[in-house]
Amino acid sequence: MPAYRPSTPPPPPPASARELITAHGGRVTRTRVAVIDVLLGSQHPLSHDEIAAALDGEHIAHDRVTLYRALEWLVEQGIAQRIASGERAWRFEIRRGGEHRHAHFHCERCGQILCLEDVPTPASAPLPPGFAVERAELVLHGACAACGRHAQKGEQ
Amino acid sequence: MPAYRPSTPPPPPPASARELITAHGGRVTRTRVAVIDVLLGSQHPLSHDEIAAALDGEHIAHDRVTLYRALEWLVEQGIAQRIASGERAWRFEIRRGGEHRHAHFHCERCGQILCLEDVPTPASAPLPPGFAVERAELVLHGACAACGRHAQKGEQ
DNA sequence: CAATCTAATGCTACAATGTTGCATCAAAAA
DNA sequence: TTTTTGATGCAACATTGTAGCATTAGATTG
Repeated sequence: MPAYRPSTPPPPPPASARELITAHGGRVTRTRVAVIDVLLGSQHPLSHDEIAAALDGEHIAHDRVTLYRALEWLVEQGIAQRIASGERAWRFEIRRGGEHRHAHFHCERCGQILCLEDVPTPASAPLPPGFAVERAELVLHGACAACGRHAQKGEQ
Repeated sequence: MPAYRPSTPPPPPPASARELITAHGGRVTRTRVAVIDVLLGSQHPLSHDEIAAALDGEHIAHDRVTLYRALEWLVEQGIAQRIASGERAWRFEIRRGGEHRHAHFHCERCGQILCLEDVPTPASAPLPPGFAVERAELVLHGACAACGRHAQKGEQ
């Protein structure tokens, strides 16, 4: 599923997995490279499970725990970010273009997540004194086009 | 922890647990009443665990599964709503004052959730054709006043 | 009030999603 | 090549939530 971006220019091409890892002082390992490649190749955030399936599809051996730890490291290093997307499992996406943070759409019928590249997450809000916002998550829940059509048919 | 509302008037007093339950055609049971009372008494969303602890504190016997089911029912009936608040567990809060939907602040140091009564969740956004938004969740992550102070001390 | 009906409970077992500990391996450095 | 230690891979465990099903008790009826 592609990201929906009605007008903005495409983001800059991301660095290679190897570059990303060494730039952060990490070791270049099979699982890390494969995970980054999978995330780079996806236009929407992926769950641990979906990433594991992608690795299986490419016949890249991997351990469940190692995969969790690779993802954890990517988030720690700021290479990827975690999204709490309505379902119980986290989803992960590569951070593209610096501090850019967009909202997400979650289809409650089919579970898909779509990046809303042109909907920014609000960076500030009236907060009590002393509170500091570091990041924001905005998730819109509803029905995607395909699921909306199905529902209409069913309701007639 | 109270909600932060710099200017708005207080919300209308909510109905009693008994009223809420019977109005939705449900049976008035010990766990349902207790859960609603706990949620009504809290100014911020509570996790299953926190609710269970509150019931324990009042020596109200309850079953783990029954508690999950009571919460599920409250959400189904629109009496309460679920929030995916950064941690792995759902949090629940009573829906006060009709369709009002506010943002939440999540302190990543101490885990607390604060209701931002005066920060509305955006209800619309530029979406692909056919997509329909039913609800939105906005969570700001960062450090609350207390945790921010601790961090400063530690950094000196 | 007693009898009835069935929603809701309270068990047990299970499922999904992560996490911890630790011996071993291999990526990078010397 | 050898050394160092970050990262892996395995087993066990923890947390959070669900499913199945016999039993209980809230509401209704007589």
